[in-house]
Amino acid sequence: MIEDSRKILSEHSVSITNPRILVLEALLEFGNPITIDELQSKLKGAVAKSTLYRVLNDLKKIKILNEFTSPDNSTVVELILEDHSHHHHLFCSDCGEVIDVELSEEFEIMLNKEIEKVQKNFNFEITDHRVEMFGLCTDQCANCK
Amino acid sequence: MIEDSRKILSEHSVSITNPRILVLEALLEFGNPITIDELQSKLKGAVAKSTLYRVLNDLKKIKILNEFTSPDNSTVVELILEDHSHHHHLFCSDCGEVIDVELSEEFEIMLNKEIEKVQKNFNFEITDHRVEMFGLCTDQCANCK
DNA sequence: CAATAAATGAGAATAAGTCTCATTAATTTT
DNA sequence: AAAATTAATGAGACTTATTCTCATTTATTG
Repeated sequence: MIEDSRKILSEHSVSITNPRILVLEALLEFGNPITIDELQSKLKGAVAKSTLYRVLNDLKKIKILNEFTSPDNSTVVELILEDHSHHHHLFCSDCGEVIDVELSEEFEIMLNKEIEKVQKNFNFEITDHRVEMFGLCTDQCANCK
Repeated sequence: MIEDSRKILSEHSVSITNPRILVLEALLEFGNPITIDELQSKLKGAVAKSTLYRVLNDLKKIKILNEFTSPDNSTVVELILEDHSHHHHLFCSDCGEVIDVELSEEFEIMLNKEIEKVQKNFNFEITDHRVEMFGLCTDQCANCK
């Protein structure tokens, strides 16, 4: 796992430091989108707060970290490595969990067509998009009972 | 316009006060999603900061205001009155403008089917969704030259 | 392995949003 | 319509997430 982290860093020509390894490992281990709060508690103070934010910004710069805001306004962060395919997010309004969801091929094709239309209508160059779903995990989600 | 604001407030049995009228008018006049910063400057200090946030929360409580975060992390707010149909958002990464877009009927139907599937697969009750698009207005947008 | 450049930690600074509380305005009662 | 009651406001203090500063430590390069 440490090796994965080192590899990721060197592949992006970013210097290999302890805080960066620790943050990457925590993200790799968790595997899912995670709030900064949760990430901080996973790190148990091993990385200074200022450094944590700096490392996250570094990862954003090399485009392997995605950052977004959950409906309850916490910042959520997620690794996007090569093997991480196009997906969207499902938020539980109760426990705050964020889950990756892949939607069907046909849907994505249709969405791209819509995007094409919007580009033309609004004279925009659309570079990215996002589909978010909000609701309640009706049972057995990791954090709700 | 003042009359519209008064009507909106009384229809939702919320007491009619000056700050509420001013905020509603600013939102009605602007007509589009607007950042808190922009809203504050439109109000030119006519409403105290604390009051502005309180009024926005009041409007959220009566479900006529939608709040979300733009990709550059500013809070954006938008009125949703009865005549305001289901729509999504297009963000300009350059000037920060937020534009309402309606997508085709067929697309929405297909999206609902996807949502159905996700509900089943993840044992979720999905209550809301959102499609966001990011890009650059290639010319003539209100704020970019 | 020394020299240089970059990253870190600790805490100060900033800024968005909330809270407090004395004052003011709206609503209800009479 | 005025008095009594209740709710909303303004001003600024407070909180909290994020960024910044700068002296120290750690990587990288020659």
